[in-house]
Amino acid sequence: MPEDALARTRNLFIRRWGEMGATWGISRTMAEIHALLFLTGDPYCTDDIMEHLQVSRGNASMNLRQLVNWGLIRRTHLRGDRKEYFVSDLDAWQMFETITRERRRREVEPIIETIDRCRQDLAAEMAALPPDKQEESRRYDEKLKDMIEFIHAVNALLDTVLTSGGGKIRKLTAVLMKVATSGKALSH
Amino acid sequence: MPEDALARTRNLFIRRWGEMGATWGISRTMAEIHALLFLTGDPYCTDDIMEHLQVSRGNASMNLRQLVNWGLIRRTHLRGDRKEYFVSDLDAWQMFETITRERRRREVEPIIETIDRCRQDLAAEMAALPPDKQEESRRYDEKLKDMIEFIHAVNALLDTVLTSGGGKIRKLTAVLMKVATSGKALSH
DNA sequence: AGGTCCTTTCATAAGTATCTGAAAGAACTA
DNA sequence: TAGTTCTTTCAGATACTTATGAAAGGACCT
Repeated sequence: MPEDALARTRNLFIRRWGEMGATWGISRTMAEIHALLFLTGDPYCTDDIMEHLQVSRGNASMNLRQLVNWGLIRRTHLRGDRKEYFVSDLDAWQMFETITRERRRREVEPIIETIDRCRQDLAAEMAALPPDKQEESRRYDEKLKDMIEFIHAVNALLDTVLTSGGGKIRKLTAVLMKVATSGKALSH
Repeated sequence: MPEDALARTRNLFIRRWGEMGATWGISRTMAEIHALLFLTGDPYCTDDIMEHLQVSRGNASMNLRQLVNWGLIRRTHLRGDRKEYFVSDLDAWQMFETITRERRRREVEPIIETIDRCRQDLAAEMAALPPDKQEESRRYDEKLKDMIEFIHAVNALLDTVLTSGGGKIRKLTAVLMKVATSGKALSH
């Protein structure tokens, strides 16, 4: 069957979403499956996905599981059908929230632990260091401190935005913009 | 020479930073070089980097160029030395700003273009679609519209935060938190 | 020009990540 | 229990990314 305009533009989007996912450390197939489910909002079973995206059963199965683990899609069942179906019923904002939380947990938390650990190690051995290294050591600790403070600051900002929910983002931005540009309210 | 405590914790951080970079779509070496320059703040030439990170000349050269392209490090020269040196003199906030802008330009802009293009294609062919597809088509367009509005909203928020500069982030967060939780100021 | 020192390039090698398909597993049915 | 249908797993194949090192290129000096 020849693709109609609908299928054609949908597939264009799915491909691009897949490519983008790839540059963000998400496998192409995982991103494509997600795009397919997200765009249609319909339940798809493994065979549907294999057919639409031309991927193997194993590949589909693995990536569906990953998407479920991330919380981006969920399993569901259709009356009178033993097969498992998958749906994505999050809106763009909820997706963002989910992805942000997951990535933070998986990737930001570990780096925070590493930095803390480095600083502890350094503090413990500081005294034993030859005097010429003390200054260097202090500067290094300073960098780590700045970095961790920065991460915490961004986390706090992000939490505030996330917990405020998607509907409010435009208003938050408006308020922020006013505060940020006024300068007065912020100076000291 | 045996590593001292300083070198040891520094190397721990560099390795972790490299791993994290990898999951974020940045090559391990590129992230490690960046960590090395960032932590020390000192100028390093290609040979220094080859030695510290145990990588080949070609690899060092390629990744240094990339980092310069991203704007994360800059080339410099030392008096009486013909070699080229590289330094990172951005603080954590400036790094974040630089990375955010680059990634947006490289990865978000294209997806915006794709969505716009999909919607145009769809609008153009809508009339020619069989009636049963019209409704499906409309729902699809709705999804794309939501998505692009979301992207623009996040971009606007990010721009506000970025242009306000790093020193203000804590105050911005404080203001936001008050606004977001009060509910009153935001309800329509 | 010829020599030295340094940087960049690029074909090939090495290393990773991803995908496939067949086999094993699980859940249900009769 | 044996059969059917669907799902998961995983060893091996494939495709992609990143690294190497030798050769070419460029800049400066004498």
